[in-house]
Amino acid sequence: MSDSKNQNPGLNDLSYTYPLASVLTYRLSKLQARLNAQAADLLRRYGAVPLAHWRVLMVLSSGVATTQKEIVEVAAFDKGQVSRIVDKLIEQEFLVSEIDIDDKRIRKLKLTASGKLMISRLVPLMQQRQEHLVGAFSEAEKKQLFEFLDRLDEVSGKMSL
Amino acid sequence: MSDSKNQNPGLNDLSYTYPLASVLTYRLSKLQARLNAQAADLLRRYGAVPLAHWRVLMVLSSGVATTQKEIVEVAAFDKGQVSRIVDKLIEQEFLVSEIDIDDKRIRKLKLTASGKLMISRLVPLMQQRQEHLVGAFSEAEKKQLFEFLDRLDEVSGKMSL
DNA sequence: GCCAACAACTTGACGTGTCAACGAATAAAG
DNA sequence: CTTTATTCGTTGACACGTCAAGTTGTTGGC
Repeated sequence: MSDSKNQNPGLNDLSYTYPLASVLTYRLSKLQARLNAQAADLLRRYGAVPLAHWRVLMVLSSGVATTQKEIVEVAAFDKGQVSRIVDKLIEQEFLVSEIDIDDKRIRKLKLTASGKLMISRLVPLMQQRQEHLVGAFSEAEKKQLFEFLDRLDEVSGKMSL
Repeated sequence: MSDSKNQNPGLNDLSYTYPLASVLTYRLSKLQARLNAQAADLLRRYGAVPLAHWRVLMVLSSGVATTQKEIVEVAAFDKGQVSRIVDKLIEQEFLVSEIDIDDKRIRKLKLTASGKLMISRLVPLMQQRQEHLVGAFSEAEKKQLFEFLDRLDEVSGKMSL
């Protein structure tokens, strides 16, 4: 366990040759991947659904969306992806859909009892995980972290390209 | 334009129902996606390669890796993915490979002239983009941002699950 | 030398994410 | 009322990312 095998060999090597921002996007990628992998793992272990399906279920269970369009708007998911995920969730009977009477293009979505049960079992675990994550930050730090993210959103939005 | 009351309907709505960390992973996802999309876009516009291919090329051009194994170690990419990407880069003649004399399992990788040319054309653009990104942060802020990312890495590594 | 363990790479399968083309239903314009 | 535009959703295509099983080559114990 010498210094030749520290915890982040790649990052350090890359920082010699790339400017900071490159390391930034690289680090965000890896961090993101790790967080997603862990969440997905938790979901898999407890016999639930893939991560993306879970996210759709959470949006639905929060009540802020009852149609695919609303899910897409609220959570900024891709509508094609949502369409396929909803199909699968219906197949697995976590959801039911019903064509809207006034507008036959629209599917009204509703959680089934089994969908709600699965959610209620998993939410505590997910919350625990989340608290573990943010627990590493003080209130002031959280605030600043989110301010940084806001700024990155903004700057990346204004990229000339 | 949305008829919602503010500029970030999804984030705010979700924050009513989810703890902060959930918003964190969600925000990281979206930010990451956006940054990747922009980089990919830049690469596409200038007639180059997909983003993941670009990353492999950058690692190779930096000289810190000359085999697939090294790319995987240095950049923490998946070895399967690297294998396929290298195949395509060779097909496109951005790379050549040569079986190592001492160990026939190993492919020594080398950029071709056309590979180097493409990289040299694109690097300035990518750097410009990157400077635009980090330009939004002071030195002290950059330091703190990376400290936050370190901490998230660490905490996510220690997740009990 | 022989065989088992390991290492570098390959391949297949699946999930995730984005984009664009499309069909069906509705709304708007004439 | 008919044509046109728009909207909700579906589908196909492709890139990305991860995991696990499989191939081929090397190495180390016997």
